[in-house]
Amino acid sequence: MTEIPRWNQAGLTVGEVAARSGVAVSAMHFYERQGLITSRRSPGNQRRYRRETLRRIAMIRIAQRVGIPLAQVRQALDTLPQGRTPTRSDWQQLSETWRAELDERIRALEQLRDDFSDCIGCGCLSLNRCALANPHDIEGTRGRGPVRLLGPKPHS
Amino acid sequence: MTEIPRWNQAGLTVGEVAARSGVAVSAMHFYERQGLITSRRSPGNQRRYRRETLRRIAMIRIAQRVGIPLAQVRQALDTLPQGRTPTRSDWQQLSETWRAELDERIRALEQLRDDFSDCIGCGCLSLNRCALANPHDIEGTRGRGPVRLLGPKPHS
DNA sequence: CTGCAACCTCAACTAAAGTTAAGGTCAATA
DNA sequence: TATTGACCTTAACTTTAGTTGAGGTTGCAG
Repeated sequence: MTEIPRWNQAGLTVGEVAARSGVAVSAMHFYERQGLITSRRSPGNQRRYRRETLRRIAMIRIAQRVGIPLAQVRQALDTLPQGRTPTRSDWQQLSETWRAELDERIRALEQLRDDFSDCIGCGCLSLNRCALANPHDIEGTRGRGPVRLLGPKPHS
Repeated sequence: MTEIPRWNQAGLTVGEVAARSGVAVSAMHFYERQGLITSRRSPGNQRRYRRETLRRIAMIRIAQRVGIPLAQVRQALDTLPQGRTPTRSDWQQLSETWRAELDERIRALEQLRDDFSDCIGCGCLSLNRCALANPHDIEGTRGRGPVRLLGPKPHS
């Protein structure tokens, strides 16, 4: 049915990329607005993508699974060489970045789990002093009372 | 300076809870609107909190670190006995719920990391067939071409 | 040549998790 | 008593990551 025509030298259509990458067309428009991907245009003003775009999108989705916000993904993708098509090793370098973030994320959650186990054991009835209530003393160690528990507030 | 007066039988003020739990006052108002915490009112219409509220908030923050959305946190908190103050074992039960989610979350990220390692090794140049591009065949196994990679789209 | 699916733009909407502002009250203190 | 600082409410705004809809082309099939 939707056989992709091999003669289509102009590149992949938005629909094709969407189908193959699993993201919605609207998301691709959005990624483009955000500068995460780019496209050429056909004579009729339709988007045409290089095959490489599939990989870009895959990387974006992976980063999102890790929990990396798009703005940061964008920065990372911007380190890819412009002009020349990224090589295997370009992608590998990028991967290492994600990997590090991923490792860190896992580390943090494992830490949380360990603290949590302790607290489940203790019933967590002594909240101040509890590792979870006051996790690794982000601002503690300055021996004041229980202040600023649970890390910096999100959305500063 | 801000010694908490022991004679304050009426409960903790919003400011006190905010300071001790590390969340902003505005966030507490918000949590209250969302039904995550409750308060009595002083004669002058100010919020007064039971000490237990500190633990509730701690649990909320932990759940958030795990990545659980507030709506779900709310459901879980709603399983706490109303009327009677939650006991140690009530909290423990709740903790086990979070723990399970946390374990699952870690498991998922570790899976991702493993797949990722493979892909860094392979340079990920064979994207379709790649474990990351098509992670654990959420919709695959029905032997069609490469469709719906990378899991269900977020924000359905 | 007509019809329909796929494409285009632009603007507005959604959801989560809060924050910020405006305008007003309460309470401890100088 | 007057003045702060902490509190109150309501409403609007913020960010992230998109989706939805309206109104208008394009391009392939019959």
